[in-house]
Amino acid sequence: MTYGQGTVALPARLPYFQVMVTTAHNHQLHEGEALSNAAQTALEKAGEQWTTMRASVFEALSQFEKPASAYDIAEAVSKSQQRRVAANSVYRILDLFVGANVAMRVESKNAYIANAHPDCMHDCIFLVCSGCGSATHVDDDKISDGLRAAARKAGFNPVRPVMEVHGTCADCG
Amino acid sequence: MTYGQGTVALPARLPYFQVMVTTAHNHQLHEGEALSNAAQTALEKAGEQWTTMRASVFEALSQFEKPASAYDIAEAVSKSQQRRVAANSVYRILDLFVGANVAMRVESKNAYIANAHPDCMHDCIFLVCSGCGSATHVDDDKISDGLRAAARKAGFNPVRPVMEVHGTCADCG
DNA sequence: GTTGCCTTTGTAATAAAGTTGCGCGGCCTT
DNA sequence: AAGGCCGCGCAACTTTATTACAAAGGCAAC
Repeated sequence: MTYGQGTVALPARLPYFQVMVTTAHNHQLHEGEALSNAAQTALEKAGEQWTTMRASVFEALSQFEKPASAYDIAEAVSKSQQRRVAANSVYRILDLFVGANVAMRVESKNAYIANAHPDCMHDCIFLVCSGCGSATHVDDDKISDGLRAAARKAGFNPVRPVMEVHGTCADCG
Repeated sequence: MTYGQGTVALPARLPYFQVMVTTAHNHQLHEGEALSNAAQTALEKAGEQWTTMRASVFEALSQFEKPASAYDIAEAVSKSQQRRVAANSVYRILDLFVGANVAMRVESKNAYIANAHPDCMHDCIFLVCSGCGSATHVDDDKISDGLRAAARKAGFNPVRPVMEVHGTCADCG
């Protein structure tokens, strides 16, 4: 099934994502329906199905402007579907999303955000504001490469760097 | 009261901590009783008391070879004290420890480890092994500085970088 | 020395985050 | 039509974290 048919409503106000790229190269940036389409493509490329439920979860996730917990999403989807959606279903789907680079987990907040450029693989950096709770996504391959290199230097085989900076954003500063 | 009087037993086998320093400078490394003493000094320098309870929590924490959850510690202290010690007491003390650089939190594991060099302030890096669950502590000021700089470049005021690398250690590789 | 204050810990309840096992129903294949 | 796989529902449960308030102990002023 394709996104947009039947049950899944489009957002009234489009969600936005702040993305800054310090290493020079272009990302395909997505928002709104285009973002969902990109997510669908990415998920299917990973050999997974884009179901109504998954579309709803992604839709809910992408509407949050701050990292959302699985329970936040369960609640949002429950509301939009007029029925109770259990957290564990959401967890399953979020795990899938994270695996397919369609969503990312902010470890220090136990929360998730949609990936605005699922087509492009990066070790991502989150700037987590303690004032407003937002998490800005930044990429910097030089830093992530350095971190991986430091790990290898210590005899460690790096798989997934977690880089999150706690502090205050420009608005809350 | 001073640590070592009366109720708090010293470990039979001393705990160890793997610490690697890639940026060239020396740390004062501590283990066993010396570690506890260093922790006490650091905590008191932060204007906090070194109580029996806090000594016990630090003692328990430092005996774990992997990051320990607050509940792990509560259990260990309960055992060593022959009475039930509630998790929230442990949380309170761990928060204190983290604030005084006496312990550190591994965000992606919801767990804590003792800091083997509380006297020296660093943004720390954890190499978290998915095989054995251990977390090796590494320091690299170049990387953390880079991360802070990247945050500032994005208009963000960095306070605490979180750097954790998931992968496999030399033994589990 | 007893009164009052401040800090620390205890107790209990509750919230938030994450997991497990099992079963149903749809859909594809044979 | 039968068998198998996948996605999801449902319920129960575990683990992690927080809150509010009471009790206990040390220290200082009176």
